[in-house]
Amino acid sequence: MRTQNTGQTQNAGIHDDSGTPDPLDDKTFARICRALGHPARVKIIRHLLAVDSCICGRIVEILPLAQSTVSQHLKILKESGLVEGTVDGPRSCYCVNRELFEAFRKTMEDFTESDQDHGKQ
Amino acid sequence: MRTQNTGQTQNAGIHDDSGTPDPLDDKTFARICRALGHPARVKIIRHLLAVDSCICGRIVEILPLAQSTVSQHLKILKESGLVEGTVDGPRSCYCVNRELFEAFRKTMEDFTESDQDHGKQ
DNA sequence: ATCGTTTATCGTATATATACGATAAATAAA
DNA sequence: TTTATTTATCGTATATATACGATAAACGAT
Repeated sequence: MRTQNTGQTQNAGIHDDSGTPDPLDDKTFARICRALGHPARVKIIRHLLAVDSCICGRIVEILPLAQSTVSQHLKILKESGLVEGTVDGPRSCYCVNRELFEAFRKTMEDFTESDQDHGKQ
Repeated sequence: MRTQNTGQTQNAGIHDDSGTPDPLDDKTFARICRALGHPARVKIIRHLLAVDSCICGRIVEILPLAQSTVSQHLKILKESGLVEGTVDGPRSCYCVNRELFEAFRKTMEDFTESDQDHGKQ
């Protein structure tokens, strides 16, 4: 069982030794929002958070979409960094990158807490 | 000063008498994520949360984009329901719908707290 | 080695997003 | 009333997203 390439361009949100995750810059935050910007992908994330990890085929069963379409949605989620996939035999197993998910959530919290600079557009 | 039509199709997330906002269904949640799925729009939301309300022209000054493009981004934010606009003379004044923003945030919190049903896709 | 299972990718059609300049519409100011 | 200011909308070009069926690729099972 080996880890797949995520294809994501940044790796923001990984916490340092402070215990809390670093806030995401606007571009990274927007990238994750965009990944969550489709009902099917929201359902996928919700399911993965609930069951911890899940193979592609199970997600295909849950959604009213063709296998190829689900695979495409999973690819978008992987590219955002929010989801990670591992190959296990002929199967693909997916799970949420909880560290990044927490960083995302924390960034939202900070939206109303402070008014810092958050990187170039 | 009159309120503009938002163009949004749903009005989810408005709390009942329980004190906490209702969680958003997947479609509504995705709609808001999509609205936040561009760095310029993240910047706009961040700014509006910081200054409470702001006219279009000021946002145009802040972003490295043409006025028409900023207006388009503001329209997308309005259509999501996350931002509301009022016309004041020749100006347009924008602010965040904080109730919906809180509902959005609360929905994210619930992602790891429970495993409820969240409406049809 | 062949076959079945699982999943990614390709090809494709259609729709939506993103950017800009030009222009219209609304109002304040002169 | 004319002019300036402000902002939305139109037109347009290009890019990305979304959906599907078909097919390839990887692997386990026989």
